[in-house]
Amino acid sequence: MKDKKEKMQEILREKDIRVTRQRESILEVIFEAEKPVTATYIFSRLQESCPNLKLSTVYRNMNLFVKKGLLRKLSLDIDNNESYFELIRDEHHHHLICIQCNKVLPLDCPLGEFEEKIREETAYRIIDHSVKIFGICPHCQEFSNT
Amino acid sequence: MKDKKEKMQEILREKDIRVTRQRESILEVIFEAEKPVTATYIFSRLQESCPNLKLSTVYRNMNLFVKKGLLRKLSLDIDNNESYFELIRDEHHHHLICIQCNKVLPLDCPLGEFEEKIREETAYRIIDHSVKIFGICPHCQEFSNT
DNA sequence: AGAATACTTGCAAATGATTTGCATCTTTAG
DNA sequence: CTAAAGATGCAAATCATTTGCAAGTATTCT
Repeated sequence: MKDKKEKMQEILREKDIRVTRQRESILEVIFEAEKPVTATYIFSRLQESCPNLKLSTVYRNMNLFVKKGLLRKLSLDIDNNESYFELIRDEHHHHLICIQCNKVLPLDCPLGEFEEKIREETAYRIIDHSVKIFGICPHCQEFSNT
Repeated sequence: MKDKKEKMQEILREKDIRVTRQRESILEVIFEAEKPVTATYIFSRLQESCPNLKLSTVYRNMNLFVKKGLLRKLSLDIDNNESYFELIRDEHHHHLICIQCNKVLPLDCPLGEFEEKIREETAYRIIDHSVKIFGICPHCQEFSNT
């Protein structure tokens, strides 16, 4: 029976990333969150258990994890423009963002043949795309009168 | 026969924005650019003609113009994450972004009934959305071997 | 296991985009 | 033409993110 720590180590090794205490913890937070997270979110979750951890270490590892294909970096255009990171494990999807509480839900990709059409029309080599929908979630609708 | 300056003044007045020398100039740059621009882009274009202009003034006015419905703020997820601003004058559209030279082309909206579908499924009140396609433009494809 | 090497981290300071406080100037309304 | 409201220049602050460097830790080699 494997504990979380071991599972995190396994994942790191699979991606050719050296195993360190801080990487295990960071990854654990990301897995537990089940939603895109910011560097400061991770940092604050680890204040108690890793009081020595620095925010710069979190950032360095976010960048590493992105480079190694473990995470995807998102700009959700919320508030202050902080970057969000999410695990690359699910199929391709997009995001529905509550502009009041910042909750994020996954959305199926609505683009279909659109990319192909654009490629034909513009001769661009298409690399990627993003679709974001901004709204107000049912919970926030209840508690506001805007 | 109206010159540019008068036209800019007219636009500002229409939107209930006080007319100042720096606002006229800023707006002129935005109109001439015919593409989304950054604050620093505007600033550098005006170095010679308005040597006294401060970047903070540009930013303050970008925010004002957005609030007054003259501009729309975009994050194109290019490079350093600088914000872009574009005129609100055309119909609803999206962006095709060259990740090498940062050129931006407008795209028709491919979403159709999608928003409505999401609204029904999630009970979110939908406010807005954005679609970005990232690629490499024909010109950049020629001059790179990636 | 122990040493050598390579990579990570803590820490502090730098960076880059954007904002803000404040005194001074300019625009607009009366 | 003057007062009141608002805008600007200027410098400093802020916020997210990055970086240099010395000390610490993981991996490799023996």
